[in-house]
Parts: sequence; structure tokens; C-alpha cells
Amino acid sequence: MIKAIAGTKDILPVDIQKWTFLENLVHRILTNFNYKEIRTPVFEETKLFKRGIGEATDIVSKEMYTFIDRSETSITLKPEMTASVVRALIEHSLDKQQQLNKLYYLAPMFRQERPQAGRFRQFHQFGVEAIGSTSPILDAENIVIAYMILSELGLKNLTLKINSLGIPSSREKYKDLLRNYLSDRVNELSEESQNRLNTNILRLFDSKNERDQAIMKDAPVLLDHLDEESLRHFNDVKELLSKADIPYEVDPRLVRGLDYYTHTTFEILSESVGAQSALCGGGRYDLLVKEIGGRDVPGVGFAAGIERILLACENEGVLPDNKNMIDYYIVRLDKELDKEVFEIATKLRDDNKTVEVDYSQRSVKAQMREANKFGAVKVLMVGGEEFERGKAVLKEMNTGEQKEVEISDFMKS
RNA sequence: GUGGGUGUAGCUCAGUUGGUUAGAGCGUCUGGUUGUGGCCCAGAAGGCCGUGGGUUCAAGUCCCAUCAUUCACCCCA
Repeated sequence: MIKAIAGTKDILPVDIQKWTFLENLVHRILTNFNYKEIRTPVFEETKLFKRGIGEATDIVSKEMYTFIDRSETSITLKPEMTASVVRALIEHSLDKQQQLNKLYYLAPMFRQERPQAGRFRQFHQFGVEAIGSTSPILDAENIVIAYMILSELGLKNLTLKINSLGIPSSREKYKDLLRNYLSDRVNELSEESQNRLNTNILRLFDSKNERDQAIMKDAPVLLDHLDEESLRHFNDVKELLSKADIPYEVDPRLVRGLDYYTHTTFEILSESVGAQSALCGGGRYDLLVKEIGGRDVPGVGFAAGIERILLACENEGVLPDNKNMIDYYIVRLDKELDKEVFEIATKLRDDNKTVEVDYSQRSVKAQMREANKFGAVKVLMVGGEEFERGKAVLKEMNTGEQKEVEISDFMKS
């Protein structure tokens, strides 16, 4: 048997309602915030992601689906959306057509990681990118959007964590400070953390090693060494979140690896999924557009994992499974009336009704059972002497009540 | 890439210290007297017990390998 590739999943008819429900919610709320949807190709030139995400990151160095196509171009299935959106923005000069572009998307992403709860190799994200403004209002707006969507689904047990990375110049100064603090204790650090000293020193705070944690406990914190403007920006964001009644936790350990990330970072975590508890994450990237080859345009955005959100919904028992009903089931009383039933069904469907019929000459009982299974509101029984008189029996399934009706009434367009 | 768990019917799972034709519930299909659903009752279909090797008189059960899957680490959404 040929099976779906590891880490990929079929979304079957039984699951699809949940997906469309969430998708519709995303479209509705983002429309309310006046964001415009953008769709980009599932694959891009590999170098876009190398520049847009960073060669040193795990995503680029070991998780991308990359291949050489027939014209010898290195192609990569997109592992995230921001680089693609920024590419499209630059390519079509959206940033020159208007000062601020508020964009959103909903799309599949691909990363070759080991699958686990809430993590797949093909997964889906929705997210937003607000490109063209440094206003902290947009940072806050991003967070409000994410929080609103998750709350509206009915999710509880959410934690919003925020942090500020400041700007590269103050961050570098801080990193020196941190290196200085660690200089005489390097040998006490775990091997993993020693490696990070050069690649991503801020991640040392994240170590699960107890000895590392003890050392980092008294280390200087970036938030205490922000420049004045970054501090003001961060305070503005916090104030705006309070005005929106959104509870948050400041978490100095919330970092992004690369230099073009600036100011705000945030994550919303759920206790209702497994270890991969981040439902969404994002932040400000004032230097990214330029890095990818555009003008010096600031931006802020986030991405949310749809599978994780639906998993959380599943585990919290929200998203009532509204079983779908059909308007009519047409029961064929006489076996030779297939074509007449087909004609009536077609007319009803043309009249925007959901209609099901039997396709295999089954007994009336079997047809009625199926009508019940499909949740038919009404059953139309066609055949017998009523049919000779141009009539059929219409049954209301919830009351069991039935009456004769003119077939011609159903044949009107 | 590293570590742990699990593979028996479409699904969820039983299957005793190895011992005859491998079971249940749900689902599917059929029937319970003329042309009427749900509840109930009866019946049917559906299994190379993941795959390959080994131990044994005998393997779903024990051992090894392999594949799949799942959870966790790393990292991320």
C-alpha cells in the first residue's frame, strides 16, 4: 500500500469542517482589521530563504526541502512565508504604491523535521505581515489579531509572552556584556551551550541544563540594556496591550536568532497541546526587507500553526462538531423511476437545495436509513399510485409528519 | 540527527505461564412480509496478527533485524 509521506497528513471529509471554520474566522477577522490576502507560490529560489531566514538557522541548514529543477535552478519548498511575502512586495513594488501594506496569508509550509505532536513536515500557517511602518501600534495590532482569533475559537489556557530585542547596535553591546559575564565560566557550561556562544548566545537562557540555568540566573538581561528608543517602543506596546485587555508576560528568553529582527517578539503558548506549545509567534523585522534586496522598509508580522491550533481546540473540546444536514433525500418507491427521481433532484439542486438519492436500487427501508444517516430534513417519496396522479409524499423527518404534494411544484425552476 | 513507546478487522482495542478453526464494541451491508428512518433484534462481509529471519513438537504471544507509526530532545508555528 502506498502511504502518505512521513509527516504529511490527509485532511479527510470528517476533519474539513474544522478547517473551513478556522479559515473563515481568519478571513473575517483580518478583513475587519483591513488586511489584504496575498498568495505566493509554494516554491521559491533557494537563495531567497538563505537570505531571508539566515544560513545559520536550523531551518535553512537542515530542514528545507531543496532540489535542483530541470533548468539547474535550486528550488525550495517554502519553509515559512515572510521571505516570500517580502519578495513579492519588492518584486511588485507594493511598498512604492502605498506607505503601509497590511497583508495576510493562509498557506502550506514544508520542513523536514522529525514529526511529533503538533509538528508535521507539511503544515499550514496563517499569518500577517504589516510592512512599511515602525509604529508600535502595529506590533500591538498583530498581537491583538492573533489573540482575538484564538479566543474566538474558545481556547483557554493561553499565555502571551513578549520581549524586546531592541536594535542591533544596543544588542551587540549587550552581547559583549554577556560574553564578558560568561568568560571565566565557559568551561562550566554544557557542550551545547558552549557551541551556542558563537552561533546564538541569547539562546543560552533557554538551556534546560540545570548547571547552565544556574549560571544564567545572574547573567545580565537584554531588557535592562535597551537603548532609550527601544525601551520606549517596548513600553508603548505593553501599554497598548493593556488597553486591549490582553494579559501578557514579559519573557527575556524569547529571542530570534538573526540580526534583522528588532524590537518586539512574541509567542502565544497553549497548555493544551504537547511539547510544541507555541500556537503562534512573531515580531518586528525592521531590517529584513533591505536584507532581501528591497528598500529600507520596516515590518512586523506573525505566523500561527493551524494544525496546532486545531489540536488545542480538539483537546479543549471547543469547536462543536455541527453535523451537516441535507435538505432532501428522494426515496424511489418503484425501481423503474430512477430517471424521474434524477430529474426532480436536479431541479431541486438547481434551486440551491442539498439533495441526495439512492444509486443502487436499494429497498425503501435502506433508502430511509440512509436518509436518516445523512440528516435529511425532508424525504420525498416518489412512486406508486400517487405518482400516477402527479403527486409524491413529502415527509418531515423530525416530526414524522407526511403529506401529499404536487410533483410539478418541485419541477418549477 | 539522538532516545523511548506502539504495530491484531475500516476505527478503538481484548487475546492468560507459547497450545486446536484469532475475538469484542463501533462502523459498513442485508433482513425483521406489500411503500417508511432513528431504538431494538437477527445475520453477513471484513484479518499473511506490519515485514523478514530465528528458537520450539507448537509463535499473535519469546529473540533478532527491518519498516511504519507515535512521543520527547534539538528547533520551531
